[in-house]
Amino acid sequence: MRRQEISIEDIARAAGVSHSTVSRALRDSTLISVNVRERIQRLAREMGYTPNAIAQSLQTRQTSMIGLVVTSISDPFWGDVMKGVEEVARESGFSVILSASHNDPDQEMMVIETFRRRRVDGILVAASRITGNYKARLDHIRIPTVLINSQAESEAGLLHWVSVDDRKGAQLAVEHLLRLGHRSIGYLGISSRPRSNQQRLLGYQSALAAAGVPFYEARVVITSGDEASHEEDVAAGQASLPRLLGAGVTAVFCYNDMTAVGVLMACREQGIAVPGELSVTGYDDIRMASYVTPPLTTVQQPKVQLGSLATLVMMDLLNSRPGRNHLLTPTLMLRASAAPLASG
Amino acid sequence: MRRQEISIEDIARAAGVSHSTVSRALRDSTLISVNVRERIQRLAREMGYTPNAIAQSLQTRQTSMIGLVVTSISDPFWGDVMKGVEEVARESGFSVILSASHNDPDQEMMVIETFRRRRVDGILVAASRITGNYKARLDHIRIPTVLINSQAESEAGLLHWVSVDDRKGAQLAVEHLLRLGHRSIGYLGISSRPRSNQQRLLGYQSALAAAGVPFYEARVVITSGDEASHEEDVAAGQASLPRLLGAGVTAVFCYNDMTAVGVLMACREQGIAVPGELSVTGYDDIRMASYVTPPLTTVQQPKVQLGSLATLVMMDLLNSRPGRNHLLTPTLMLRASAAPLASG
DNA sequence: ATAGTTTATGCACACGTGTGCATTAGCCGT
DNA sequence: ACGGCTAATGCACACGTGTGCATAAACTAT
Repeated sequence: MRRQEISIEDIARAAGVSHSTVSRALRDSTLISVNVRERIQRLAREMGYTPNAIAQSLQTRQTSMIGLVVTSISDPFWGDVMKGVEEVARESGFSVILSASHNDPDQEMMVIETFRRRRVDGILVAASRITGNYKARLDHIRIPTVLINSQAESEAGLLHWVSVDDRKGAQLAVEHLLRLGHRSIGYLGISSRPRSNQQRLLGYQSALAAAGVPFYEARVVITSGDEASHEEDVAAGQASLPRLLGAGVTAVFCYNDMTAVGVLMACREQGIAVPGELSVTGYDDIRMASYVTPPLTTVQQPKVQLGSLATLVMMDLLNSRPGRNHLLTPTLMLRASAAPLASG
Repeated sequence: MRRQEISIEDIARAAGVSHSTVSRALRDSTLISVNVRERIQRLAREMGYTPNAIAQSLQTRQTSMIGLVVTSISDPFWGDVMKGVEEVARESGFSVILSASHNDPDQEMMVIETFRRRRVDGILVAASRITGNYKARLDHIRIPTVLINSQAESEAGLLHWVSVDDRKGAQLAVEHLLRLGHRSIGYLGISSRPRSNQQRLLGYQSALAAAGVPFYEARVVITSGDEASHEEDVAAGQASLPRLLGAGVTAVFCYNDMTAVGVLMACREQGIAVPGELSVTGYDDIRMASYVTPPLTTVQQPKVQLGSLATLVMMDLLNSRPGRNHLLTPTLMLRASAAPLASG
């Protein structure tokens, strides 16, 4: 049953040369005469030789693999990011090992430990929840790391990040609502992603401040949770609507598209017209945002680019080029879920 | 810059023993006396030792990695499947290498070749497009393989599959439409997934036949394409509506949820009420199906289970247990997009 | 006390590949 | 013809770990 792959040793035997010669011939070394080189390459092809990447990795001390940790594999947002990562990685001759952290710092560290055991050349971490004490350990691991949509400083110089400007994104959305005439705007947040939630809240506040609109604590509703799953997000949106309406808002900025969808559903149940009676904005611009009713006005994050850029930064690091951090700018997608404030 | 991981050799030096002793001590071999064992394990912990999985793989000839090929990484359907795969793999101590085939047989073979080079223990292939000539090569590779939602016979006995019964699923949906009183039912298909499209068409036909409803070629619209992307699917749905209406259908069975969404969008543009004037069913039950308007009546495929079960079969194969093929049964999800035929 | 047995450890090889260095063969110039 | 140089190849070691076998030490039984 045990399969028996053929090795350069086998080829060497068949060609009557040493394994070193075969190794060099297959790598097209000019040390080997042209005819021998071609003969060996032909032989290798005929014998169906496939290089053993494991042995190569042991020798060269690099695996050409990068590890990717993601909070949730089935999340459409991370799906796009993963797509960007895989594309660039493959073009550069790298393979991607994938694992999920389920938004749990402990699992995240366990995954990273597995990656370390497998000697990946680099690690990409999406939405890391690494905090103080963990960061020291991560720094100690000494593997080039790029964080996606989460930032951290590095003492060792091998921690980098690529993010979308959350504060700016929230600002764009809220400014839009203000332009539409809304003055009583709610913020619907999620505590399971503390950093981005905080940033978006800041963006919300600064947009209000810039427009001279006072900030009211009552208009901010933050739902707790830990999974960071869609179900949780939708439920949060649905559950929060009453409190927002109680605060008298005419528009609501939602932490992401799924919470916005939750709001839409709750509105439909309660017969509240969107955007007639309530304007709603989402965040992320996942595909679903275009297809719900009404289509969501939302903040688009360059998701695929987030993944591909992070991987490009990783490639820089692996080729001992300096790694740059990148703060990408989000774009406002105008659709139908936000409309001018009905007069009166 | 080159990081220097510590090895069992280093521990051996520090403990004044041979590397063999360390190797055995770390694996808790009873050959090593208890106190030495504990001393070495403590030392390893203190020195921050992480076993080198590459060296282990070279020695033991197994990598504890499985390769996963998927047509599209950002597809919500495959996202769920990937989730199931990763969960079971991780619980079993395996890591997953991920790659995309973009629905292209050549790329699919290239990915598999990479997996072979990396000496993965097993390969999972989602929606394989492997045909005759390729299958011989795949068989020749001699790596345990499990196909997900695509079937193929194996001569060598290491090709297995886990699928959802497409024919049955289509039958369920069409039977439902028939029960609702519809007699003129359209079939909206996609040629980029020939096998499942064919199966669903058969299910559609047999449901009609069982109900004594004649089959009309004009009610079948099959759109071509090769990417198998969402955009393509939605566009296919939108573009096909006129032809279906021209054929006088009162209900339409769509190949998947995205084409159904395309139909919904086209209907909205043209002011056709769903389900009032046209009943629509989807297929897959991706998350979006619950959130569009109206929520889609659709055929649910057990997506996560598809991935986890395929991985369990793989684990059987890797432990030299016999691998079983599985044909899962889909479930009809009743929502609002299909309704009784309006009388008159 | 000695032979036999058990227990604990090290030696040496294997896994498959890459590469510095030595060696051999072939060639050129005087 | 002979020394020096280049070209082509093999030897031997390295990467880090696991394991069969030999060996040494300690213990048991007579």
